[in-house]
Amino acid sequence: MAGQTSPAPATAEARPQRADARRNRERILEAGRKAFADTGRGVQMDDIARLAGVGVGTLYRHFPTKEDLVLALVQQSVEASIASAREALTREDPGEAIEWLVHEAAEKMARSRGLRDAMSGIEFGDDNNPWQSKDKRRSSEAVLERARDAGAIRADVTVDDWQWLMCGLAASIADGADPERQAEFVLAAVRPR
Amino acid sequence: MAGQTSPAPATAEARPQRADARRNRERILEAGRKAFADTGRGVQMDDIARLAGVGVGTLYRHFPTKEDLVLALVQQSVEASIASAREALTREDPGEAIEWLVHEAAEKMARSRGLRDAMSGIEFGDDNNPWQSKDKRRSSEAVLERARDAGAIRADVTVDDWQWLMCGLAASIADGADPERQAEFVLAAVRPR
Amino acid sequence: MAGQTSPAPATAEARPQRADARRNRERILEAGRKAFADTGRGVQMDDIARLAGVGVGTLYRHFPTKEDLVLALVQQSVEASIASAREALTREDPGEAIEWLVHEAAEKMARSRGLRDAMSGIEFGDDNNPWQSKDKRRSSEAVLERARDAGAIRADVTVDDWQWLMCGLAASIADGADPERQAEFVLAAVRPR
Amino acid sequence: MAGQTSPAPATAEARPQRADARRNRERILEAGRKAFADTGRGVQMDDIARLAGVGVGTLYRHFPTKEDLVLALVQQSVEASIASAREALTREDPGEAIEWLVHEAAEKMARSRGLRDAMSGIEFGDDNNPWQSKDKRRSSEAVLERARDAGAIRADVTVDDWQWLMCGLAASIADGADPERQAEFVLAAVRPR
DNA sequence: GATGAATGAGGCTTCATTCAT
DNA sequence: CATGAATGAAGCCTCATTCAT
Repeated sequence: MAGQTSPAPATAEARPQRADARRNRERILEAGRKAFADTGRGVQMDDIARLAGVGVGTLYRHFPTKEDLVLALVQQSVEASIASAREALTREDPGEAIEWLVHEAAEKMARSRGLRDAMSGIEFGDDNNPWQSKDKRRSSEAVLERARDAGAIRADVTVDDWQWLMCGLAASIADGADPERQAEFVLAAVRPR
Repeated sequence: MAGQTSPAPATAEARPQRADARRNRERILEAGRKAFADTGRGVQMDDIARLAGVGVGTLYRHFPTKEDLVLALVQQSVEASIASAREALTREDPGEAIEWLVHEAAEKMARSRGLRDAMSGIEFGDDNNPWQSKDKRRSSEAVLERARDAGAIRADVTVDDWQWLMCGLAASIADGADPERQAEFVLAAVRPR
Repeated sequence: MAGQTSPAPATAEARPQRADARRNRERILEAGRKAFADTGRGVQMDDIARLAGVGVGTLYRHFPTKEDLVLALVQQSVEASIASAREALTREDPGEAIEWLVHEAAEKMARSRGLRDAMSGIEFGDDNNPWQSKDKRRSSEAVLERARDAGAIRADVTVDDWQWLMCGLAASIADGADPERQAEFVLAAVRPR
Repeated sequence: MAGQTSPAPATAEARPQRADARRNRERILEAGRKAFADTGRGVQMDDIARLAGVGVGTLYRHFPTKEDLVLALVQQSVEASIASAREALTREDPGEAIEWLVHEAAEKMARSRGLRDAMSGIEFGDDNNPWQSKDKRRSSEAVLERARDAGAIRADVTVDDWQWLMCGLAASIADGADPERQAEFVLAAVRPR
């Protein structure tokens, strides 16, 4: 029963919102995802709002800052990635688990060049970088540990190493690399000997 | 003996400029390099001009557009990278050569935010992306080929693979990874077996 | 009964704006009118904005381009001129009507440098020159026709002749001529015999 | 023997220049004429210089200011117009003389939209407006007087009237009016009765 | 709460004029 | 003297964010 997401989202206000407010938030996030993917970090808030079918004012009510929106977007990715890790843990073979995880990640990244694009511009203080959140690190660590123990990857590969490999993977895919192949390189990089 | 580049800079038209003009151009490029390294793609033209100790007008005389300047800057990086490749070729051991090359590249990336931006950023139509110039590709190919032939790297590693690995390297370093260690992962990724 | 224009302003799209937005638009136009009258085509957007008591952004929301604003302003002049023509038509005596019209025009020109600029300046592709709009030409024609029929002016005076006489009138007034007297010359030029 | 041009040009320095300097001056004036005609008041000094085949520096040596250049250009027109007036005076018939003069002027104007364009933008203080120079006024007056005395034009037409009629003529022609026809209107405007 | 109009600091670029070569 | 590189004030416009409706 590992890793249940806490009921209150870490960053946003904990108060239970009205139904339409929550729906708006979703629509904005979705629009943001799409807009970033299409246009890159240059998207304008107005465009995102229009895409979401709300006024800018509404957008700003949910995300007081462009950076806040990006942060939320990243957080979503992180959460998805945590979920993937959890799913990986359900596999029998620790080696297979990690292979699946990398390919899964690569595939997701292939769909969201804009997100990575946005990330590379934003300077999260080391503290609230979602990729460095406790949950994220813990979930990665779980998969890594199993793989290390099983000898599927080198013993010296740390969580940090892993995160940065993922970061690099994202970048190359964003630039047009073939997800499958780049994923293979990552795996090769961490395989023993 | 592939990958020789003509000694004359490919960047600018060869018109013989006045001495001071040429010097200013150099100063601007240097300032641009520095500003670009510190601030990334977001640099402001006025700042570069001030840093170079010239008026904006002068800057614009040499580079009619911000994009032109950025392009020239990137081109310089590319040329430096080509030079590194050439230097790598002077080493006896092909394996050592490629190791040196990766570490050298990582170090440079660590020093320049602009370089990182440029390597992972896109912004260039696939056509005039300096990183995809013939010269650049040829020089990478030369090093790779020797390494492949010597069995220092896998036989199936293409230039494209290589460029994307470098791109990923840049991204992870941009995000704070240790250049040395990430370089090692890249090497591990391409090593045989 | 030629030359009727719909009461709705031909200038802007008919979207029903918020009250304050409409008011701002009016204020901007008024400020533009004034600034244009004083300074001519050289007006600066910032000045107009300040004069209107709004931010530049607002100005640009209403008129995405300086040229757009100028065009709208000119269009207003044209409309005023059409209105004058309509008023002229209400006079009993066709000769008196045209006399009144010329003097009226001269007076307006004397008051607005921008109007003078616009009338003699070109800047508009022949197609969307508001002075050559159907409405404008039709309204002039109506007055001219009546005058021709009544023998108040020569039978061979065309609308084009008329427009150009007005253009010349504007120029001379711009250069300092006495509006009244120049108007008289125009009338003398078209009178029979 | 009226109206001989003083040997020293009114505005420029009276010192006899080196032959090449004088030639440069001529070339600049010619280029200016052409450039203004083609591009209107927006021409850039650099362009004029290039067209003249000299450096900007040279241009500025001859005309310290863009306005100075325009002034010189206008002055040339004025001088040509004075010459025309002188030629008109050689005709037997005073009425024919003035007719010829107007048509001649109209034709010249037809060729130089840009010049008029430039004029309308420049605010010569009433003092150094070349069109109001003594020579110019005197030469116009000579033709007018003869015409008045002969009853070819109305007795009340003053030099000022005349100048402004010419100004209007220029404007309408600049805007595309047919020179011949507009000239006729001017003549009609001043003819007795 | 939602909307979209308003704001204005700040960015890029132009061009008349100056000045070192 | 000629040249054309350098200058920088000033202009137009963008876009994240605020606030009246």
